[in-house]
Amino acid sequence: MAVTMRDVAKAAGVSPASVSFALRGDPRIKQETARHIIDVANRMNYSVNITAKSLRSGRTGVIEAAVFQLDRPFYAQLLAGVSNAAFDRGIQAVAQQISTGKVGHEKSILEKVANKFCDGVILSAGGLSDAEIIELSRGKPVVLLDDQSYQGPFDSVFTPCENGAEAAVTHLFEIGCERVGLVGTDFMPADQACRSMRVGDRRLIGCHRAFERHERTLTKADTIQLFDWGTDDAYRAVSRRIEEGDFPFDGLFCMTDAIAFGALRALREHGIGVPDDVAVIGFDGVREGSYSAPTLSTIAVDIDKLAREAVDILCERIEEGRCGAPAMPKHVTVGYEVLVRESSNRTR
Amino acid sequence: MAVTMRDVAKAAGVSPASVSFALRGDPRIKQETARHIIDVANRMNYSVNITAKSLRSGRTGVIEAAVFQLDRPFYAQLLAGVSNAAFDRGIQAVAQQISTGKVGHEKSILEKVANKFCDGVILSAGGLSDAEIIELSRGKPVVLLDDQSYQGPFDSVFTPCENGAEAAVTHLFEIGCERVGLVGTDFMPADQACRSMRVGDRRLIGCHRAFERHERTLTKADTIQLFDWGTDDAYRAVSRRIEEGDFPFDGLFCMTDAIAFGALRALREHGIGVPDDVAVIGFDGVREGSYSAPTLSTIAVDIDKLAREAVDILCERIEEGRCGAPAMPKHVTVGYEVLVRESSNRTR
DNA sequence: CTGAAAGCGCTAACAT
DNA sequence: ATGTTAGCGCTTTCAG
Repeated sequence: MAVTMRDVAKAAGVSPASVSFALRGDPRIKQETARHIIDVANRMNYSVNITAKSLRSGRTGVIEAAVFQLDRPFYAQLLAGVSNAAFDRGIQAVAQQISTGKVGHEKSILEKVANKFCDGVILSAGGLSDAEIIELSRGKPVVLLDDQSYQGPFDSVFTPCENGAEAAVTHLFEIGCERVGLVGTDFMPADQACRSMRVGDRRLIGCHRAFERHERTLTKADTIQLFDWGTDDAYRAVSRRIEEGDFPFDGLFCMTDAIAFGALRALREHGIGVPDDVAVIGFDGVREGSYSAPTLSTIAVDIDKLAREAVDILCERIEEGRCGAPAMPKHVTVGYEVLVRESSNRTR
Repeated sequence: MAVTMRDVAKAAGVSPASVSFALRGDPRIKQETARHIIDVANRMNYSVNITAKSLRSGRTGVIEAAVFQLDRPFYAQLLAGVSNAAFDRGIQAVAQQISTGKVGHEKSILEKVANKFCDGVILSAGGLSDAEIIELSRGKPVVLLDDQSYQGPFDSVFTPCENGAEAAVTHLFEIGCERVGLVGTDFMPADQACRSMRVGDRRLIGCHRAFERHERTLTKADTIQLFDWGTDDAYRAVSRRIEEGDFPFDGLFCMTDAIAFGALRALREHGIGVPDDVAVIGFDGVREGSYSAPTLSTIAVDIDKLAREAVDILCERIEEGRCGAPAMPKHVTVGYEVLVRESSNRTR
């Protein structure tokens, strides 16, 4: 068995309480005694049992970031950002994958840990409803990433969906694209999209705006739907469209960079030149975009800021000792930058 | 405050112990009563306090995988594998990043969580010494990934460094490369390399073997050193060599796929054709390799198997109630496959 | 300035 | 078949 505080107390000839105080630098213990206690503790290789500590104090000092897939670049980079932000605040962050590939497992996997051994959760909620989130979060603060019920009851951080998408499509028009295709969103009319708050739909709204401003109408024919937002899925979907001869586009806005990588490959395999035949722009700004061939133009969202904001808000709520949904939920949207690289670099 | 077991017991008119048993399906409780208790618990939205449970039982049901960077594809994919493997065994896995970009923080960050709120750790140890690992792991089982003290005192899983590297270089020779360069390893003579067990050195050993078998001698001039194994670093290093006119290679074996992506970009930007001028092969088999342009040949290691083995061994040790280094450490090396894609696809 | 003691919520002997 | 009870290791009043 590991060495406990009692052991240290005994060895140092003091009470467990004094050890506790000494170890955390409480001024109630005389400098000298504290020094001695710390010494003994070190010699004995003591370290506190975080489990016991948490049971008593109600805090673990750990926050968790839960996302669908650890191995998607955007999430991976976000998680790295969360880790760093947490580290800077002196707390621990761990990441958890909530999808197992099999559907319907999100809840079961979340249920077990998310709200128990950590003080709060940053959650990329995907398909969960408000009610489910409330139930899952049972009393612990939650910050959502791109919450589907925009301006809903939870604290959330958002990617700049509407504006970013608008900027992306505008960019394509500005470099001379006549026929812009959208990869990764289900078509719906602007007014209907405005009522949804799913990420894809919000990006679609931005596209609608850009189309309008350039006096065009966005129709279903301008979109390529995807099942999930994986690179494979995008590759297959774009390939299929090309092969079916249903690919009239000279510009492509992909809802994520991961999608764009799949599209790029499909284009390349079918001998379609990028950016000359088709200009491509993605969304996210993952690092991989500067290593693709051609390098990927993108709406680079400030992933680090996104992470920092999420951690900041979460820590604030934890301090407050929040339970349940906050009275005044915060909603933060981070900035973006139109990063023009090779995939859309063409002189008009 | 959250609802406790006591509350449920009171509401159900039984004792806390019965609730505990009922909830975990212990046969000691009559079917009917158990049913009722579970019902009440659900209605009250009860869920066990994992902290208290762990304090009592000494187990948390959580394992942790700690790696340097969450946002490197190889690690990301490994972590996803660990999550899935853990899920299949009914336990939780969380991932932790142990590097913050700043050096020397690995230990401090590990110290705080790794061995406390989880039952065991899968650790990509990097620069930690045996002694440090022992100290950090204080009593909890650890499984190392590519342990630097090969065949050392810890359970470990290994990537097939020597054989994989040998296969990679052999492949390059077989497609007709005359001058094979190695990116990402510090040169040392074969005998010296054999004494080191760092990943880079072990892969170098494989290279030595391949060179020998093809009656060539591997020298320092055949290697391109890197600071870390990042894509950026590789990009810069390869670019520099090309610009300095010190690039006589017609084949490149990159120690990781991430390195290869950087090399590919450097080559491309300098107008060097792949695979015709220079054939390139990486190591790892990350998914991104099938989306690069050209697609990346690689030594595809069985990442999923790696993850599963690590989880299996760890869980076994946890079952055993292991403390400290195991008496008979297990060392598992997973298989690989030479995946020939465009970057080395040339007809002799 | 330090020690004694009461729990945090749960589990598992031991009693009933 | 169920209830009682004694802790797990720590923090934190409250006494001394």
